[in-house]
Amino acid sequence: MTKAAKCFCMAGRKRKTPGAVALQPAANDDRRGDVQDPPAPLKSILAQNDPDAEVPSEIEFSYYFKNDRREHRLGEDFFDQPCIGLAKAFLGKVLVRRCADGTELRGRIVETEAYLGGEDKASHSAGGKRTERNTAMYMKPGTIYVYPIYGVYLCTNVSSQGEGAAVLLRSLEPLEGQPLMRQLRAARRREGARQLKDKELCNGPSKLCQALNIPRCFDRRDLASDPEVWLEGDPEASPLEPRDVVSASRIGIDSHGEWASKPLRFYLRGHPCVSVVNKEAERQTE
DNA sequence: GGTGCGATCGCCT
DNA sequence: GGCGATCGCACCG
Repeated sequence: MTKAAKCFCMAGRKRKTPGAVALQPAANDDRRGDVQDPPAPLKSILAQNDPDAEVPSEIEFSYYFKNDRREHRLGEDFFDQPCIGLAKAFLGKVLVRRCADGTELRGRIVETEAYLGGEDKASHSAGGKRTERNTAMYMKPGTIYVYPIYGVYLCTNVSSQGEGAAVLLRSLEPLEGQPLMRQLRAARRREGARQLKDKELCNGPSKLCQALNIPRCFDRRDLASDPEVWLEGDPEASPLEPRDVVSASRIGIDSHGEWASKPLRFYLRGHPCVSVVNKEAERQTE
């Protein structure tokens, strides 16, 4: 793990917010009991989110610290920047999902991709194409674009400056609400499957949608003002240096010619939650 | 650890 | 009618 990645994980421990558990094997071992129960359907998981019910300690702490953290919510000015800049600026920021009963799930963004629209042939908005599905890409910066893929999964983007430009959120480091994230992920896996490690909860664009319970109907919501999903800065995170950020080719767009190889994916060097490591790109930007 | 493959359905042509 | 900004699992070393 690089200095920067270490720094992020350490920051979680130092702050002593129990939700920000560092990605330690020991922490995972402590939670082995969680998966003994068969995966419950989504509905019943959400029904378990009852304010009167017994809640994991980290969620209680989430309530305790909630007001402090709210001050760090990022407003519309933050999102109003060019696509590539926004994709890099997202790294280290914290995505928050507030569930119906007030429990909050938090994850630090560690991997993004820029989709520029217009000339970018890999973008859903390539050539200025506008459809019912991709409307959110043309809405004001900070608007969420949630779309289904492969029939069974969802991906979340955030619109930026530029016609049809948006940033795909690819991976998060789970900071708070891991037990609920694990339940939400387990609901889609086969019964008896092994327990997911913390670093596996949100290390992919569709995994993070599942783990944070982001549904299709969140499409076109405004990250700057929505009461159920927003972005926070982390005041204790060290500023990123250029070498902390790896620029690599995007994932899963091989059929788009020259645009497939452009370095429009950005991730935190050495971070364990990155979905696909590109060693060649890391060598080039060392 | 890495690689290969099948599932599955909404969206667009 | 074809394809996809993915994922989980089996298999191999």
